[in-house]
Amino acid sequence: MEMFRFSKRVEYGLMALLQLDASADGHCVPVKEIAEGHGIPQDLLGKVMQTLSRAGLVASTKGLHGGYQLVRPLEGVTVGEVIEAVDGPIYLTPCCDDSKVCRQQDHCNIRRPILRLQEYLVRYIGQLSLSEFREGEPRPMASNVKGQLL
Amino acid sequence: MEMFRFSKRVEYGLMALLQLDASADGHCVPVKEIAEGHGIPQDLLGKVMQTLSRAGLVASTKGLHGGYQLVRPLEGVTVGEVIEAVDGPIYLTPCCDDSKVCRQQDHCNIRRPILRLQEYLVRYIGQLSLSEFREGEPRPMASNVKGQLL
DNA sequence: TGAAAAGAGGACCAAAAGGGTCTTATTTTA
DNA sequence: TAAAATAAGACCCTTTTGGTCCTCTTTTCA
Repeated sequence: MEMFRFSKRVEYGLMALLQLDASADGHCVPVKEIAEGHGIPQDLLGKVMQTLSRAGLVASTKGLHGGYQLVRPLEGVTVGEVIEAVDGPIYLTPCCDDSKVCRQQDHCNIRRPILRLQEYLVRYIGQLSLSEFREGEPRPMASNVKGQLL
Repeated sequence: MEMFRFSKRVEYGLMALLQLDASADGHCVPVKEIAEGHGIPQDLLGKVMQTLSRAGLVASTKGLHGGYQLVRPLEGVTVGEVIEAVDGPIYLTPCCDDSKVCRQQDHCNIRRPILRLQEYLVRYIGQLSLSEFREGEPRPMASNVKGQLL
């Protein structure tokens, strides 16, 4: 019942990035502020931010008056990037990960088409800019998906 | 790490439907045959088939020489239908389900755009016919998605 | 008529994943 | 030197998932 769900970590990551974008006077925002402002458990958000930092989506400053800043403008960040950074690569099914083996092995009649569907989805969210998540964006989305996808 | 994954039940359901389509001389195929032919645990596939049956995607015949048959031709069955039948409705995030409440409530800056993304995805897989999963289908997919989706 | 084969369905279980907390260390500034 | 941050690892609890088992009913056929 729970598949095709954003994990809390992805949710929190997206919320934080949007927040950093909104309060983007240049200086950095501490985790505490974001967490309290959005009702997110602080420690958990901390973990997510660390991950985003390692992925290069965000820069951290330690010490008093430290916090996080956006590295690139939001237009250059995609939903796919965030998901992959936080939760790792997307595999619709274990056998889409070549390192794994599944019980079905050869006699699997769905591997190929599922792989194609996965490629499509990954490409879609990999082109979906986070800037389209900004408040006030009227009715865009998919606007920056160029050409025929499949 | 496991989000955006097909559940095993969905996998098994898709495999079974494809199998029913392939061995579609009209008479029905017992769970045992499908399960053994694809290395799927029989009992579990049984449950999935019951679900598909209740959803009207498949018809069951009890008794000796019983089994399951396709009700409609595969062109009329979508990936989305199968997923929803087996795993229930798709919610990218709990707050997309209006009956739930999330900790973020009002001060949530991603609910709207995620809802739009969800609508897009649901519409996409809701138009993706299972017939495109058939073996030998050359390079279709998305071919039956009509017009601009978003 | 009774055994075999099939679906229906409930109870149950073990492993994994997910969400969250706690603690400690390090860095930086006032 | 105290306070406020990030960094990071160790845990822990709950839910979900995948899977098994058992019983019951239906149907066919020898």
